[in-house]
Amino acid sequence: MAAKSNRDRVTLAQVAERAGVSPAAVSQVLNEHPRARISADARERIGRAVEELGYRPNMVARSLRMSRSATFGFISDSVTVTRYATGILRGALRSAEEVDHLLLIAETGGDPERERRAVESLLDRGVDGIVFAAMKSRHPAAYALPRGLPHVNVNLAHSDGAISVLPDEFNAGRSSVDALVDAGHADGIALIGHELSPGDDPALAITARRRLEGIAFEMDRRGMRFAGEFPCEDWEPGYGRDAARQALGAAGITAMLCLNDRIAFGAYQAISDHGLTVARDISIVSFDDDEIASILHPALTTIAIPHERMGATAVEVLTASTQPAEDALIPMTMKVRDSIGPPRTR
Amino acid sequence: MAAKSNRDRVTLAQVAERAGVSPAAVSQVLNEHPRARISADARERIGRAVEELGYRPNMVARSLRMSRSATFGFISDSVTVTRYATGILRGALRSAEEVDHLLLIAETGGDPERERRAVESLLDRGVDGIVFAAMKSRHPAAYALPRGLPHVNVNLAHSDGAISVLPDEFNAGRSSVDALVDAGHADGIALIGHELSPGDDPALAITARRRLEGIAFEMDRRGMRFAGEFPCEDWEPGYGRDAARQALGAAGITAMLCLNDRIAFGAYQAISDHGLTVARDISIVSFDDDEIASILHPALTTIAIPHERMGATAVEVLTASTQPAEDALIPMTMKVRDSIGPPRTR
DNA sequence: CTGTTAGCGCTTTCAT
DNA sequence: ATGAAAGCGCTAACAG
Repeated sequence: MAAKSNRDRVTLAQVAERAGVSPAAVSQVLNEHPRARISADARERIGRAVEELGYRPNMVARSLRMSRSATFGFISDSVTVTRYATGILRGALRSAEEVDHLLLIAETGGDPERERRAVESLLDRGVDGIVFAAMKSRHPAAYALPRGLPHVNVNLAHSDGAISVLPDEFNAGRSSVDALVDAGHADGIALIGHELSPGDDPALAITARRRLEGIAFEMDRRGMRFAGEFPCEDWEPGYGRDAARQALGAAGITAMLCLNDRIAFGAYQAISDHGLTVARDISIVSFDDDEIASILHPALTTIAIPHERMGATAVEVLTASTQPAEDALIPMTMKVRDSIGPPRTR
Repeated sequence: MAAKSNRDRVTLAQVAERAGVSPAAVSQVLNEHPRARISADARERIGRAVEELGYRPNMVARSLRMSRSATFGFISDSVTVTRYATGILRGALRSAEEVDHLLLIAETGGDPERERRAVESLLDRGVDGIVFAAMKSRHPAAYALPRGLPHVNVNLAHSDGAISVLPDEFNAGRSSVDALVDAGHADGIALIGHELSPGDDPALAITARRRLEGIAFEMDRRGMRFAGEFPCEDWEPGYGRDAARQALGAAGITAMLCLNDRIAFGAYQAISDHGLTVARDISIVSFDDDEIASILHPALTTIAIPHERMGATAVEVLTASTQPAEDALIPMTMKVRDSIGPPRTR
């Protein structure tokens, strides 16, 4: 199916010649230059020549001339390549497509040296802006970015000169409590994954911290206390299972507020191990809307991280004529499924 | 942390001036031009000037001049953005980094029109080659690619002029049978997901087809037959659960050969529903090494799709001076975990 | 052995 | 109202 080789790509000059006008005129028309007065007749001929020749502007030449590449850079520690947060990339891609931009991507694995090289590589290629995305919200490294180059952080605490796009974890935390309380749960709720008070745990991402703060705020506002707090060394199923097993040992537990879906998955196992049933015996609410959430039985009610919206918003920030002054907080929405029921005391 | 603006990026001419040589000389040295005789002294001065000025070549200008952009295009229907196969992207990224290339990515969602636009966009930006990746192995659309532009398909049946990188599903199929037989299973094996004979089911991706062919081949070679074949409308947990439930109704089932991990996940549920235990009562082997495989209990033995190797290989094909004549078959490796035990008749 | 020249394809003054 | 000319930053061919 090969078409013409790269060498004989149709050039603007050829279009001009065919239309019987100067290259400049063609350029004007193609770019809809405001203060360009080209006769309707000439426009007509140019349009036809473009059509007939199948002309496409050479973006490389245009980039060189205009210092704009119609390309954004997307750098992440591992977002791109981890199953977890590909939604960020998807959203960014979609949003970029809307403004006819492509994404030039690079992975750093969190290594500052690779990060530096990635930034340089993007700069060398004249990107119009850079999205810095991270799996875990840490503070970004200090890059030597050119003045005036739009950039934005996703899932990263904001650095000077750049705003961040973050999920609204605080309100999500509040909602998780609401969901359980609305179903009738009160003094039988166990918190699985971490102690309520985040303390100064350095391993805790900023988003996780805010999640806990929202939970604490809402519990406090209602004058409630958890029946127990069961931390997990890591927020993975194995640890979740252990923590949930302990919780089941405590008296009067009617619900578990799990700090993420992987923990919740472990909790399902522990509940099943005890011969109990999720929702009927123990209600569960969780965070992330991980892929497993919808295939569990019963399906897990969880508060989704709006990855796609975050990615889209990030690119929109790059595109915006004026950078917003504040971080963008993207609302998290509850995926109501079947893991919450009324409390039942055993 | 802002450095110099884009406008006053150091240029090769400035380096030349500082080193007291011509721009051409600098270019020669930087590109290690073979037939360039530059005095050691001049080289020394150039090197220092580059260092002191922090010069970085402008890739856009270089691209325009050389028609090489140090960039590959990566187009997929949804590989990039689906949790499933991000490994392909990761591998491609890693492999590209090794040859100092970046990836320009685009998603098509399988829409031929978006696909066409994506190709054009990449061509406009002068990519040095294109990877076409797909979630499901179908036949690729016929693109009008410039003669001589390297391109390669991943997970797609090969088209004329392009080779494909595919997982070696046939041998994986054979191995799955081996694994069960090695554990002692013989006439109590149920096939879950599809009938053994693929027929001309158009919904069946080429990879799935080969998987079945490998299974059939090995069964045949051993003179074995399945105790039952239980197709699934879709290879998802819900259908897998139903199919496995039916299989459990049949007499003498000791093992299930599930055609992917999501089906296997459903099978776990069905087995649990029947009050049975995976491995002890029913052995399971499966394909894909989906994320859930390792967090199931017991952990699922499955044959992994080598996504990362596939992506890396694809870029290597692009990089290679001469395109191989044949499709690249990437071996699939068995992740031996805990879902297979000796047969136990109930 | 080194420096000068031309030009990749495009856009943007500036003359006409 | 239109076209000619300059130049973005670089490299490949030449001339010195």
